[in-house]
Amino acid sequence: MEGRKLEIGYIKKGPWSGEEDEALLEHINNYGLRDWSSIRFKGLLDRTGKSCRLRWVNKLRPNLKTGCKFSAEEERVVIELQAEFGNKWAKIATYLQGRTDNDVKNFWSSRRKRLERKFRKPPPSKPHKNNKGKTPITTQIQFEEVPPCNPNKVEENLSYPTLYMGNMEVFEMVNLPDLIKPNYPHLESDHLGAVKVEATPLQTVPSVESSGYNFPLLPEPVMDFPLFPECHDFIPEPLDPCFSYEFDQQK
DNA sequence: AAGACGTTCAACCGCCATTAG
DNA sequence: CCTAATGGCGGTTGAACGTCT
Repeated sequence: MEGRKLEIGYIKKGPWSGEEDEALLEHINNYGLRDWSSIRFKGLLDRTGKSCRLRWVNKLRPNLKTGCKFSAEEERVVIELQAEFGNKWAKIATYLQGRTDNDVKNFWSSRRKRLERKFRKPPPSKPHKNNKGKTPITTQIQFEEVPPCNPNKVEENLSYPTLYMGNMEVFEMVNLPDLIKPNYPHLESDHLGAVKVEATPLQTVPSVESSGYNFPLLPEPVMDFPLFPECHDFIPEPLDPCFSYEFDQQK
């Protein structure tokens, strides 16, 4: 292990080496997916049991879609399930073959940041790059948070009536058989540890509760980043002067 | 070409639940 | 029942990489 002998009490951190991965895989081959902490006590690795488990789950586990971007369908699933379950990334990940909770978490986090940046009030010192000499659009818009994805437009054959109560948006969720009962037989009884997924379809999910956002009613900006094509997250508010202003700018 | 800025992703941290003694 | 150890999970961070200006 990098030329140094294992020391009692020493705990290595940081990126994993190939040797460490091999040692971890060997331990898993011999003892299975348990006793993570014993790896260190046996002197095989200078890593904590937690770290070993995490490495396995996120990188070494077979059939992982590492380095593969989320497909449009996967995005849709995450958005739907996040609305239903909240930030239960591990649970959501069980619906996505080859994805880990970390993957889902990272995906959601970057999506959120992207949307926040899109609607955040920029610092006054920096003029809008594509709007020279004019008042930046976003400085006029007092967005506090990011609007949600509107599932209405995801698929033609799905119907998600979206209700608004004050500034709280309420999704009425409709059964998605492929989501509620994912057909991943390997999750049932494989050697990686049985994972049973059970989900009860919700009739009504207040998005504020589930996501932590206070989604306002917002105009629909023109998206200049790839989400997924069918998904128009924002509903235009015709009365909002900021929306019409921006709309004019795009023409 | 280079610096600024944005994005992605691996890994750590802290909290909580469960389990074993 | 109590306590310590362990595992699981969500939140966060920081490095690496990509894109823009």
